[in-house]
Amino acid sequence: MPATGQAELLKVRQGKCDSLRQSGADPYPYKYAPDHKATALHEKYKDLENGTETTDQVCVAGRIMAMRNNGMFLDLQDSSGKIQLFCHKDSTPAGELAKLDYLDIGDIIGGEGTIRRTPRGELSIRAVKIQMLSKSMRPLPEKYHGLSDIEARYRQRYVDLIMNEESRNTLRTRSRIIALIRNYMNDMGALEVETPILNSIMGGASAKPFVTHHNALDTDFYLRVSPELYLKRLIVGGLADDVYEIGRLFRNEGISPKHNPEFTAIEGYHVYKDYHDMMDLVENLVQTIVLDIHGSLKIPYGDYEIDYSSPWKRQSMLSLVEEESKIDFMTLKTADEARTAARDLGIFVDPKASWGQVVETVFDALVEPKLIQPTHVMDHPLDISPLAKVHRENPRLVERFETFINCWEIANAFSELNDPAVQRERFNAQVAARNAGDEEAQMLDEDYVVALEYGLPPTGGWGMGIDRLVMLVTNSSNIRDVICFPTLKPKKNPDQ
RNA sequence: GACCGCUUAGCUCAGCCGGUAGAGCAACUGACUUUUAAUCAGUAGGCCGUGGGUUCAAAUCCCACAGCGGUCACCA
Repeated sequence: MPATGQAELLKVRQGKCDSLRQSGADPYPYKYAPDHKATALHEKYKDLENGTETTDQVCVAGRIMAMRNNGMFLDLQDSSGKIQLFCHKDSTPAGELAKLDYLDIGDIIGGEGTIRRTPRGELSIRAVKIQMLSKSMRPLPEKYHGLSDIEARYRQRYVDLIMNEESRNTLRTRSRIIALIRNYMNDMGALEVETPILNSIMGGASAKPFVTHHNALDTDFYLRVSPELYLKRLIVGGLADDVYEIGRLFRNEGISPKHNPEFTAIEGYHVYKDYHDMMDLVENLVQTIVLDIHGSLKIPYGDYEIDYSSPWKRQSMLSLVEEESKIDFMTLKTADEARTAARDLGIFVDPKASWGQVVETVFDALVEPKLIQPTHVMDHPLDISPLAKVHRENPRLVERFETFINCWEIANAFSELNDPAVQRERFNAQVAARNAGDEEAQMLDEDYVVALEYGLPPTGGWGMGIDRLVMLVTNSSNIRDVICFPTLKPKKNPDQ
């Protein structure tokens, strides 16, 4: 079998690895004790003049990203940044210089020496000792263009992360955003909880589920599409006045730049609060995050500048629809009238669509594409919101809002429906829709109704998609950029 | 799910009016030795995504399939 180009490259590195072993060194030693990170050194010596030598001894470790002048200059990359290692025959012992023969770009090495700044201004370590910490067997992508193949970046995220600082920064910012959310919630005294991911009844959202099977119980389970019904059970139980959960949700739907089958959301529930309070909460939380990450409430996304300053626009869905369509759907009493009005606007609606579904369809078509700046869209039709409490002033509506930024829904919240009899009716309507072929209609959760019968206090609840928020804050155009390992179709012949 | 596009060396890309497969980086051999995408000389490295078809001849034209991307549909 003829060796491919890649096989030859691997063979060369294997040869160096073997030689290193024969020289008595371990290509994969157990530990190392660097005392400085690259960026800390740049900070500490930022005032060191060009051409200055010091006697300050430091020890660093990192991956070799570049070798210049036959290894005289090694660029080491650690988790903080890069630092140059300088190996010169005048100052580096011959035995150490000999080790350069075993090195390749991509190897992880440790280096000790003294700090200096070259005459041309590069902070460097004049090496007196170098040590292999992990021999790399595969060539890294080209130093200048890096790894740009989109598929390779997601399939081999580790290579993407080695090569692309932007990818590292985005995922680090994601982590920081989640920490900020957690801090915010904990600071208000909310209790973080965990509820089942394996659900025997799908509930809390309209979505198509993943199904899995438990062998010992011989039972199918749905991967949760929302933790909502469990979290409200905890409120019923009085576990805490404020509970929240940050976790993965799973929806068996299409994949797009804004949709990953598994995504991360937060949901929170707060006793004795209503949806107006939730609007304040969402607005304040998002501002806290944007301000922490950017130091400003006006930040760019794509071609726009998004202004997160208060107050965010708060307007009812019906009046937004009326502004764009010139139709006051509130005056249309039946689904039939609504469907006709939508068709007159040139908007396709399902012939079985209810009044509320028509309003929602018209909203999606005419209003949503215009909601660039943060907007709380309020007071949705009742029949598309089976878990929300009826509006205190209008029986056709519920007390619900969705927050839109950059035309994306990033939050959804309501005054929670806590009348058990009404909840049962709403569930029954969903079941009827489901039986009529609506795959995304919700299922009857009898136990949840029982929980309501024990008494759910007046409660405000909200949920927010964290991935999309991270996209907004990191100016990422694809949800995959903010997920470490986005869902990809497996390759039939995985070759690397 | 529908439509459009992409797939060539480890990486980034040329080549696509059909006529023996190219460059830069990485690698290897050597030179040089305070570089910054180091430089210079040389060497090696390819099932041109997979499978069919047209043709004397296919990386190139046609069809199917796969993966990926974009747009739309569904959704957060």
